[in-house]
Amino acid sequence: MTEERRRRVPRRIREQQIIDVAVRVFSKRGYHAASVDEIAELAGISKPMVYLYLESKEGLFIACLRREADRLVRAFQDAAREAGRPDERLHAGLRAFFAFVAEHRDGWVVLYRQASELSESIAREVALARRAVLSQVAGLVRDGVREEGGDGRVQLREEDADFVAYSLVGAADSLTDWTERHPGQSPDGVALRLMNMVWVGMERVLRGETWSPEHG
Amino acid sequence: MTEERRRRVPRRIREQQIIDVAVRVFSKRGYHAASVDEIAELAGISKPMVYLYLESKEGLFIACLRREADRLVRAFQDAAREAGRPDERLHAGLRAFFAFVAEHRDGWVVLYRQASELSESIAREVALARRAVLSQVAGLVRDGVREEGGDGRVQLREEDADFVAYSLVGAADSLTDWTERHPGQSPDGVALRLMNMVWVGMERVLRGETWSPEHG
Amino acid sequence: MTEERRRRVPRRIREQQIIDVAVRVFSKRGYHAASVDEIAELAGISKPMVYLYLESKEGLFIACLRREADRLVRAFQDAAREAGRPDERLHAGLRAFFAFVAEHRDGWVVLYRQASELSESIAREVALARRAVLSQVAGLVRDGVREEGGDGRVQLREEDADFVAYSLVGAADSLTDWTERHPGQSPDGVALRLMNMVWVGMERVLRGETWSPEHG
Amino acid sequence: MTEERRRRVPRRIREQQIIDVAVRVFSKRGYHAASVDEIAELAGISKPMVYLYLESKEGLFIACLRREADRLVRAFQDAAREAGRPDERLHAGLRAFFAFVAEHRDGWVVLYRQASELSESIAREVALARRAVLSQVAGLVRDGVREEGGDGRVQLREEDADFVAYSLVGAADSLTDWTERHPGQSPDGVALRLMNMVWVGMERVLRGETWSPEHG
DNA sequence: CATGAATGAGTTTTCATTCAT
DNA sequence: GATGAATGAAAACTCATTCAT
Repeated sequence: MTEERRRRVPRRIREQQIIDVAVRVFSKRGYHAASVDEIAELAGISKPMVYLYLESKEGLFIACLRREADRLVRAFQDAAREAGRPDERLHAGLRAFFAFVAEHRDGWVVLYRQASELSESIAREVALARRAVLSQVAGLVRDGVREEGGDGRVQLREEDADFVAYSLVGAADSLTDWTERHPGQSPDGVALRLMNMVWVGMERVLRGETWSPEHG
Repeated sequence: MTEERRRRVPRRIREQQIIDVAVRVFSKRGYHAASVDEIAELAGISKPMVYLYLESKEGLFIACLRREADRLVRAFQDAAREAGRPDERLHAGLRAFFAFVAEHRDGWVVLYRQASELSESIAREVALARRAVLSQVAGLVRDGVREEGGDGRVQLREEDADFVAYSLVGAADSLTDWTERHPGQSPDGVALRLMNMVWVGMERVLRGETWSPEHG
Repeated sequence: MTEERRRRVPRRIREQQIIDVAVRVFSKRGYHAASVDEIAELAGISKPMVYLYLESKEGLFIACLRREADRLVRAFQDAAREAGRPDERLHAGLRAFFAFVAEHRDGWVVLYRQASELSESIAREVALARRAVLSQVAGLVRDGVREEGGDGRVQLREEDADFVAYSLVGAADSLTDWTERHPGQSPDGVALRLMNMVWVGMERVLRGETWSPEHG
Repeated sequence: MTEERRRRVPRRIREQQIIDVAVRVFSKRGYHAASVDEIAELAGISKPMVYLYLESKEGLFIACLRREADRLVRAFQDAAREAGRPDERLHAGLRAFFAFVAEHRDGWVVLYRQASELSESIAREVALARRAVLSQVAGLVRDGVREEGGDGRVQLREEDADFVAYSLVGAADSLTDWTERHPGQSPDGVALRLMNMVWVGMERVLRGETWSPEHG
């Protein structure tokens, strides 16, 4: 209604505006409960425009998915590039993650909290997006240890790195809820705590000091 | 249609049959995408029976939620009761968890993978159910460390136990996906691995050997 | 559940119990919104019994209709029998009406406030029941005037008596609502007031003193 | 299907078309028995349009209610404005009423024959609409008598005017049925008759010539 | 006499999607 | 580039009614 809105806006920008709104709505309501109507209204345009630009509800959701996954992957990469030592790299990655979630809660929810409810084609995209995130983490874990591996330590196999990556991402996701119940905690504080819990253990395990049910 | 199906079944049994089916369907499709029609058909009865016994779609979902949460909580308790040392107790808990998920995948999905899409009243129930699970884990963590605390170690504060519990549940949930990509792994194997990664680190951290960005 | 209810009750009595409840429910909810479920439950029996005794929802409603119409017609007749002069007869009829409504509000509602919503066969019954009530009133009006007619007055034709009867019943029904807004008023007071408004006019009109737009 | 129907119709007009049809259907079937399906079909559009424009079945019904009440109230006001003497005013009002019902039978039924079956929120609206109608009539009665009151007559109290209004509206409503059984009668004829029956009596009563059981 | 178990058919309502302008 | 008008399809839920016991 306002002049601002009525002004003809170039396609690229409109698309981003729509996706911005869509991420919020998909995050709040979940894929199925979200309605294109609401998204169009909040974006200040008519439904046909949404369909013109994004093709379908699925197309819109996939666009959201990709953009948020890209942003998070980039955040990981930027963090890893700046840090030096392997452990610092992982720590930087975790910090980047919690910072991302703190700032883009909705994006994370769209990426990781859309349940089983999705159609075949969307499920594929979700899998891809999550895989991209997990790869980043697995990379941080694997490369880090590989460098240290020079001195004769037991190296992490692919599978192990993957195991750790899944654990970390799962833990991080869950801590996202923990944070809501402990509002004082800064993203960096959470990252440090998680680092402590995992890295220290990882080091020792790599050195061969494993835990077993029969140990004393 | 078959005689078996047409036979009148007492309420208690029918209710369980309906819930059995519903857990499967809610797990596969998610709350919103699941249709009561499908659940009724798979249960071999008509929709009105579902409404007669379970009140509403929400009521049905909540019944599923509670039953699965109860089962999991009981699995934790049984496991903890049998084990002796604190670390063994946690290990037993983790084993119980992965065993549960291996056997009741659908139940776990209903419990932990229903996303943002839920109505106020359901969200409350979900929160309760998850809280019950987290409490069990936090209990295993806290009590375990408390016993060892006798020898002068730093004790885990409430908050820390909660932090670890959230991490563990999140990691375990995520590893649920990892398992699907590595079909050879037994639930017990996964539990042992996770135990190793976390417990060894926890012990050291409690002893004061923390990790920090500036350390060597 | 209580022994009282469980006791096998002879058909006639059960039927009356069911109709008692049904009148209340039909009155409160209207024919369509009333549910056989609710009626059965309030009557303390199972639905099949309702169907066994009253055949169908329509049958149940018609039974209600007839019983309440009978009661009201009888009330009119009793009143008319006791009174002497024609005007007193009408007055007694009106008093009987308002007394009936005060005591059997639900019955009146079932008789006169079930709207157009009814099926062909019910509509027929409703028409019959209302006709019976109107006949009583028209009788009071007509007979009353006829007696007085002996002295040379203009007699009320069939049509006129009917006109007055419709007016009176409609007014009386409407005053039923007025009474609710003026709780102090006794049924007898209302009857007297209505009598005053109508009878005095009727007398004069019969004598030829009509009102016309052009009169002074 | 025809081109006429397919043509896009602006909202305002469609809304009126829908309401037109809805008044007919609600009148014929009653609120509960009426189905939105039937209304949509008779209006030549699909159900979603009905919901888009009128919100819900309740919303649709309330829209009908308000429109018809407005129309009737306006008819009263127009009639009263034109007439001069108080008795003429009331007579004009009655004529307007019977003319309205003759032309908008369905509207009247929607206004006054929707029984006990209605939900809280609708009941409120119905009460409002009826109150509006009753106020018009009470106004005609009260104001009329007040003017004449100048010459020392007993004035009608609020309560009395209300009593008369309820009686008149109820009688008029009921005569609506009488008319159907006597098709020859013109609305104006009915109005005149009712006027005669009531006004002549009212005048006399105001003058103190009341009827009482004991009079001769 | 009495009932718990069961259902076919219908209701209101919502949604993703498209057409005509 | 933009939108108001329109719909097919499907969802949750309810109800009168009947069987088997």
